[in-house]
Amino acid sequence: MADITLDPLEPPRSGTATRSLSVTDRIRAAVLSGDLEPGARLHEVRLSETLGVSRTPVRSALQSLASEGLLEYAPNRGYSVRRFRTSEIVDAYEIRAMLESLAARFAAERGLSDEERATIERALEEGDQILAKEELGEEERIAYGAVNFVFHDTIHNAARCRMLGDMVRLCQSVPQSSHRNVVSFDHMDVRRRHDDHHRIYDAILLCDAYRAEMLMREHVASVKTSLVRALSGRPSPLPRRGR
Amino acid sequence: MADITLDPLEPPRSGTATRSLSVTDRIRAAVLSGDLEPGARLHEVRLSETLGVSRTPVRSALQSLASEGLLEYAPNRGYSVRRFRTSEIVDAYEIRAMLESLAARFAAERGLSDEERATIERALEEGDQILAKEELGEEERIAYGAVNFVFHDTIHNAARCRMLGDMVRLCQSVPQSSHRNVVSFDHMDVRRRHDDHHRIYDAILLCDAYRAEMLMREHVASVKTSLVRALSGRPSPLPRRGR
DNA sequence: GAGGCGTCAAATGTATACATTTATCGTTGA
DNA sequence: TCAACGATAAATGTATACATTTGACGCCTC
Repeated sequence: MADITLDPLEPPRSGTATRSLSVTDRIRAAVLSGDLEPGARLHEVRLSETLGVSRTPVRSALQSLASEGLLEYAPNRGYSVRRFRTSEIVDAYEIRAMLESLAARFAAERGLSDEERATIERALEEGDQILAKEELGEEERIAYGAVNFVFHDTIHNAARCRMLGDMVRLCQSVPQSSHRNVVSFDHMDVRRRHDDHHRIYDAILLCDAYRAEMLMREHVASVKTSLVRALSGRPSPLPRRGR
Repeated sequence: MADITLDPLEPPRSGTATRSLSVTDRIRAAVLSGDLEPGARLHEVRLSETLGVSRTPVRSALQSLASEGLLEYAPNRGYSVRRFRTSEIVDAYEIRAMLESLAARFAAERGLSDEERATIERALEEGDQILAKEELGEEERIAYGAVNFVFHDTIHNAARCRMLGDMVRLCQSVPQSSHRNVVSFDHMDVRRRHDDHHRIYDAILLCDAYRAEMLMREHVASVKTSLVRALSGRPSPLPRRGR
């Protein structure tokens, strides 16, 4: 039985760092996309044969992914895909709310570079344009997902704190928790959150650290709320414009 | 030149998991204690000779420690001890303040087990006894450090959130940032923070999530403030009893 | 003399052989 | 019949040989 659906790794192109890193990226993608189901065992030999490399880079990759929290490891018993409870995914948003609000505060306290300001303003403008339409198609939702990512990522960098960035990344590397998933939420929710972006940027520009923190915290928490609502199947309880 | 001061690993006792894990612990301790200075290169062959194992477990250990953030890694160029700026250590306390305040909130929302209540009450009582004395000797400061650790660790567990626990551990595995270091601070600061512990526990018992969060945030932030004050060489600006 | 190129040594990256642990399955005994 | 023991196969853990990359040194050229 083939519980693994990975194609062999292409021969080492120059400029492709190391096999270990390539294999890591490959397996991570397979886990995050769901190709490798939760609980699935990851046999070193099988993976190495499938990917066309030796066990060494595979072991290295598995270890990396385990310390990212994506895999479980038991000594002498190998690695398996970590099973995330719904509560863990929701909690990850609570953690992100704390971390990203701190990032926003740091960004407000420490200031943005000219380039960061330009990047954010571009992201805000593009978001305005995308959301001007009444309904969003698949393409636009993907485009907005990218814009959303740029906004948050720029603020993480502006926090000038590597540990904070690393931790936010840990929060994001949880199945079903990727930034792209905001696209699957209610259109009005997306608009409200885009408004949040404008306000957060204002606060950071004005060096209003307290307000930046609070706005970002509420912003991420609202994503959590949308997620919980979506999971429980209930519609948005808030009034919608145009009724 | 011997930039490494590690004794050979004793022969594999049964029950000692794997060599990789032993080596990881050994090197981590050397880094955190300062035996391996920031910036020092960690040569695989030299380490394996020093520790009396092959390169394989050494490589595994280095990779683990790099993903913990203790080492730097550059492909094809090996590992070196990460250099932490003072600002990074201070920032780590800001992050901990956010994470631990969330942990306190979760603990208040989700409740403590009987055992956890007992553990915390014991820690509080022991702390009361230790701090009853006017001045603290070396022994008592170590003892209070242990009590302090138990208090915080129990709350992290009570948060019932593995990711949160992992991240707090990441914050703690920063040189000079260990819990034990609170012992080096002003005696009155320690007393005030022990009072904080009592109030935080009250809030958690009463399921007052908001208050638990705020108290814990301020509690950890005050450690940061003490650290900054100690680093800048200024004495405590607050009024002291008995003057 | 300065800059660039090529060689070489030493480090890391990879593959593979060997050691040890684990889990399964069959047998044996009560 | 069931439980416990033991053998066996397959997995992971470790060691080591080989491959590749890197950086330094020295030489040659301009």
